[in-house]
Amino acid sequence: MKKRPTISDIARAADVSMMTVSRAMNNKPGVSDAVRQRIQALADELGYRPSMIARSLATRQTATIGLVVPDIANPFFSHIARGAEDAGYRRGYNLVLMNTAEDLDREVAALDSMWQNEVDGAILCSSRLPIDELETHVERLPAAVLVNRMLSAALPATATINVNDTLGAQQAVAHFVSRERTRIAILAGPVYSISGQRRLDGYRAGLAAASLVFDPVMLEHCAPDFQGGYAGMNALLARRPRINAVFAFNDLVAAGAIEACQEQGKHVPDDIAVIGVDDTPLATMIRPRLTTVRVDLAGIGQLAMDTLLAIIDEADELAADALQVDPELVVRESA
Amino acid sequence: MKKRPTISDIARAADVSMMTVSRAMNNKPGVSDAVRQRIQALADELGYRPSMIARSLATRQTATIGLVVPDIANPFFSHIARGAEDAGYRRGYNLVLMNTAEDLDREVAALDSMWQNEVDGAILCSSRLPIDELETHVERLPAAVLVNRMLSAALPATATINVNDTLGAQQAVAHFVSRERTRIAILAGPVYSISGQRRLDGYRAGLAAASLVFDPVMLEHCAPDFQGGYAGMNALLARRPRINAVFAFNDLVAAGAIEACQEQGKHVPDDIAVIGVDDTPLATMIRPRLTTVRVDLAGIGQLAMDTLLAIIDEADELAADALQVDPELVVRESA
DNA sequence: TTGTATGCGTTATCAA
DNA sequence: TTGATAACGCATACAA
Repeated sequence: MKKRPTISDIARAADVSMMTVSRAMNNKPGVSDAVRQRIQALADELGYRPSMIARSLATRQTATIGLVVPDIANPFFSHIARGAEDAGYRRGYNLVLMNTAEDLDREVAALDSMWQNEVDGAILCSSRLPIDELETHVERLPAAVLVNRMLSAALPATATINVNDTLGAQQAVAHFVSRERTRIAILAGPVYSISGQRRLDGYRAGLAAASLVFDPVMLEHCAPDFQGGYAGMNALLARRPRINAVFAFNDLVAAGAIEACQEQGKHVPDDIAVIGVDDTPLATMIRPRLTTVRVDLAGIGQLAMDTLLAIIDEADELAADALQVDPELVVRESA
Repeated sequence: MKKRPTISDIARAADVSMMTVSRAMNNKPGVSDAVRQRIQALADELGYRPSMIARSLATRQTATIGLVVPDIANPFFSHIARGAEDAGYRRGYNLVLMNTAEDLDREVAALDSMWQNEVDGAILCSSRLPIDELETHVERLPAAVLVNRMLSAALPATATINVNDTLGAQQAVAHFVSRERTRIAILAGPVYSISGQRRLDGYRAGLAAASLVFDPVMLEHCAPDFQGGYAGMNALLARRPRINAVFAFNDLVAAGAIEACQEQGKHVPDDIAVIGVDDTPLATMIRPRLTTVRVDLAGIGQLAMDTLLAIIDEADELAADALQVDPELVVRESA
């Protein structure tokens, strides 16, 4: 690792001032073509790259976006991360990844760190912070996009992107109803989950739309994974053996539920139909193949990055947007 | 987003020099307790945090580590990322994530960007760059850890961490042999995969250890996913219907292979035993539950970060290390 | 224990 | 079209 050449090295070699080199490297006007080419050639030869650190100090811009997620190992977030990274890369932005490990203190630390590192903007996924604390932190950032979280009121330079979970749940229930299933249970995920609550709302709306009454006994909260679905389904079955449809919090929960059904001798979908959410790769790997409410995760990541950069580009503070992404029911074998 | 206070704001408010503030904030000696506390109180009150940018420019250290992965949406890498982020967080390091999308040009761009951003070190996962190009890029970095890739020779300030794939494959084959399975095929993954080649080596070594001869017809390369395993298994079965054991490139491939077997009326494990690699969550979600060669991915991520920081801490350039991580066979139902 | 001068590598500003 | 000078916010080296 040898010493990096600096702008003054190039200036000396090209026999011009540092400013001319700076202008040439940034493709700014005010440099003759001849000089520009001479500088470019020299820069290539000496392997010169402007120091992002020094540039950031001078311009107060870092070309860096912070991405905060509860768990990067969760496919839900890793796919969003992939989309965001991709969109950022195209525009020359770097992504600094903060994993909160579902820990509130660490989420605060992440927000704080982004501020201290002066990122140009942040993408916050599924924040669990109390709304007022969240908002004060977000307000200190130059720009932000919240994924899977609403704001109490519009904030300058910040947008929100939410999956229309309510719609997704309604689609699922409507599908059950269209197949003559009326004893529909729900494995609603963790009680604290915002999207879980929205799906529960959609579930109830879907029932109401079909003139079905909501029975609290058909509702079971569960951990958002295979084990949670397995345990939750068994609990449901113990209380209501005649359930003939289940809307699950996500594909993992659905997979666990199917496993529980099969162990109890129930055939899926003949005896019990199951619908999941997310359309992860798992959906086509289990048997029966899973009918699920598909969410374009990478698309959300890209959208988040694109709107964030749009906010940053608008010198005048853009009015906040509250975007919604509609999911889509993918019918396969389980329902 | 209001203006950040700077060190000179604090200095003025506390009626001391900037240096005294700097020393106090960095917990360096040479400041009386009284003054230190006064500064600390003022800093808290005004919400002062040192600018990482300015600090980086002065110290030439960024407290930032680059993580380069082919695909963050791949569980293999997202788990490594989680472990690395975690270990970095504990030590106050940020992680900038670079996704190459399996694209060589983008991998080069990532290496270049890390150099331009002056990261303190980099973790490179499963690099596909030609060895000499890889090495020249790595040499420009202050420190590096390569995961799943060897070096042609030891490099200063760089270590490698490799899964002992050969051992894992041998364990799998030995397990088959111990269960009286002798017609053992292999779904070896992509031809370009380094770990795929090592597993093939281990497979052959395992056969040799059991005095079995290697039959090229029992070898099938495939895409490293469910579809690849499915297609590969069908190809294998078409050529050698009497296969009674298959070692698969990873859990996804194993899941695809099992599906193919079942479709062909073969019972797993009675007719054909299957072993995967990785022990992803999927392994316990399919039936039969998958016997697999477990790799502690998050542990590798942590190890990578820890050794990287160890290299960085050693002022004198540490001799390169070539670390190996041994996998472990987890016996479940499929073999 | 505290302070002063200087430099880190770049861009903004203003002048030539 | 060019260049000189002064920031940007902090830390290092040295002085008091």
